[in-house]
Amino acid sequence: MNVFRQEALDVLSRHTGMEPSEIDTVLSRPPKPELGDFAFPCFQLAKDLKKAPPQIAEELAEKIAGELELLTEARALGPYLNLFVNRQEFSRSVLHAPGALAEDIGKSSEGEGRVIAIDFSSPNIAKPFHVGHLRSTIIGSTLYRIFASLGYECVGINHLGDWGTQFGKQIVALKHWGEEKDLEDLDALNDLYVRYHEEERKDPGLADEARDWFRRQEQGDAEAIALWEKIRETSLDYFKVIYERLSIRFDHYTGESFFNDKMDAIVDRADELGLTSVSEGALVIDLEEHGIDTPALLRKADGATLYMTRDLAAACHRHESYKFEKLLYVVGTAQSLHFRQLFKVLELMGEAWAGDCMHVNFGLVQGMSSRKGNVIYLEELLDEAKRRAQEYMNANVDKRPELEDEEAVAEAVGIAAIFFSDLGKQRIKDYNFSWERAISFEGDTGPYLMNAHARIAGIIRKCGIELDPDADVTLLQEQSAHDLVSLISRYTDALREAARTCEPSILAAYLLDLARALHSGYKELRVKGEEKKIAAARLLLLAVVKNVLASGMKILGIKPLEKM
RNA sequence: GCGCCAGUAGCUCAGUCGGAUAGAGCACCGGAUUUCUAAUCCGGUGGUCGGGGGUUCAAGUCCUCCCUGGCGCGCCA
Repeated sequence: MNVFRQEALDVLSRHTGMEPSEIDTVLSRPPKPELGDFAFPCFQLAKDLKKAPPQIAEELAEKIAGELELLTEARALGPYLNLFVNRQEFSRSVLHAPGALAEDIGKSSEGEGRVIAIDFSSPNIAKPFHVGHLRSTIIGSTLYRIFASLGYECVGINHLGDWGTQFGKQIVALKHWGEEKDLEDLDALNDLYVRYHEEERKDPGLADEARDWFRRQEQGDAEAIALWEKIRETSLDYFKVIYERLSIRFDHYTGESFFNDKMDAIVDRADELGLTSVSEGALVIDLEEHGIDTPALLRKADGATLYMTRDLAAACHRHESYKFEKLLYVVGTAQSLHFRQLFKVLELMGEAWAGDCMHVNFGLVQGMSSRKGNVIYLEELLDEAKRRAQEYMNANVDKRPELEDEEAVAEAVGIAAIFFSDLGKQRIKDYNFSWERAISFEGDTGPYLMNAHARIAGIIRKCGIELDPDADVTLLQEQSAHDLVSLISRYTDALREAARTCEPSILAAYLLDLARALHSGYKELRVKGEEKKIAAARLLLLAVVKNVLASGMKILGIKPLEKM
């Protein structure tokens, strides 16, 4: 779109006296594609010229008409001057662009040499993965792939909750009600943890016992460490199976425990800077004069460290190790106070990069209790999604091609549905979990995208002609074809905007638009049996659409299948 | 109580740096398949954009007050 937009900026600049950069900020897109490719609102000029906007639009349209090359028409529509690109040239520039059929379509190098560190997923050890942990995992891994597609070097960090008072509780539960073999059984460990909380209500003394175990653990007590290691290993094995199923990988599994020996140094530095004080026996940093009325706690009264201490050490370590341009924390919005404190303390400690840290927050998932009142485990959700996908496939067995591996397709469709239901809305929104909504296959869903992709794959297989990258695409006349070309040209913009705002839903919405445009134009843009040159042009268009869909879907964590 | 966030169609959500008649999906009603995947498409019903006030040529969007909901507010993470 660049050269076309540039011409619009130039020609408008010549006739309005406005700077091209100024025009760039107001030049938008008409609400409907058939109204043109660029829209120039004439309101601002109306003020200076003391003329009615529609009149200005008319006059500009006349003046500009003779000077267009890549643009083909300037049409006044009320207070707007709408510009139309030359569709032949436009189609050529988009569909014959180098890389239009390459796997890395949409990629850019603007992030080259710049590092984005992303802390995501970060589940707590010794607890099963439930639906509530899914959002950070899905959003974080998607942001990773979005930034990577723009050329950034990404560092994915799983900051496992593998250190803290909860291990004291876990060990207390094990000592009182468990046995040796429970150490290798995550379900047993979870039951023990649940039981601990029940018992603690009856006997608050257990909490002291738990704190003491964690204190021992921090001091390197052999028994405490041995138990902790075993529990950690059991959990990690389990998590890795889940991540494998979701095709998610991390560059580092540096959990909280990794920073155990780096904690004293951080606390000492804060001390030396005179930031700390003792309050009710605990070591704190008062932040009241910085607009945060809750102090940050660095040490409990018994000397043990807290979440804050470990996050401070982690942030500094990450900065040294990765030299990041941005450090993203993909963590629920419930923890925003913690991150405000964390970033403020880093700033007070003189870390100039504190401003490069960002809490990429997301809303709460509510109502994930099953009928029994237990949380829904991720495996349960994935299995149910797969089961429903299989059911759907069985019901439509006569309307789809034969598949080599039905089960793999059902699995991919199920995961696509789940991922998309999360990525399709702004991350800030809270939502109530519902099976219906989380696993839906029709309309604005992951499977809808998959279907668009698979339909094009079907055309390529069956249309009877070979794909020609040099096909004469100036023959594409239909509005639907132009809509698709226009959407293709905006793919990188969508990635860029999604990265700028750390908002995967922007990419999801873009892909829905593309898939919808494909489905709408599907009948009109028939390939098989059409006149040879027309067929070749359409096939190339569809192949590029498929390529963009595949690229974007992979970024969202959705498998682009050839058949479904 | 204080702080942060959210409120758009019956439901779930879009809505670009303030700009054209506020758009999708689900649900509901009516259509479309001798032809490349009907997990699809086309049409219809459905809106005081939570409420009041303000700024502006122009407000769903910005400011302000209020209402409702969610979350958070020292030794959990």
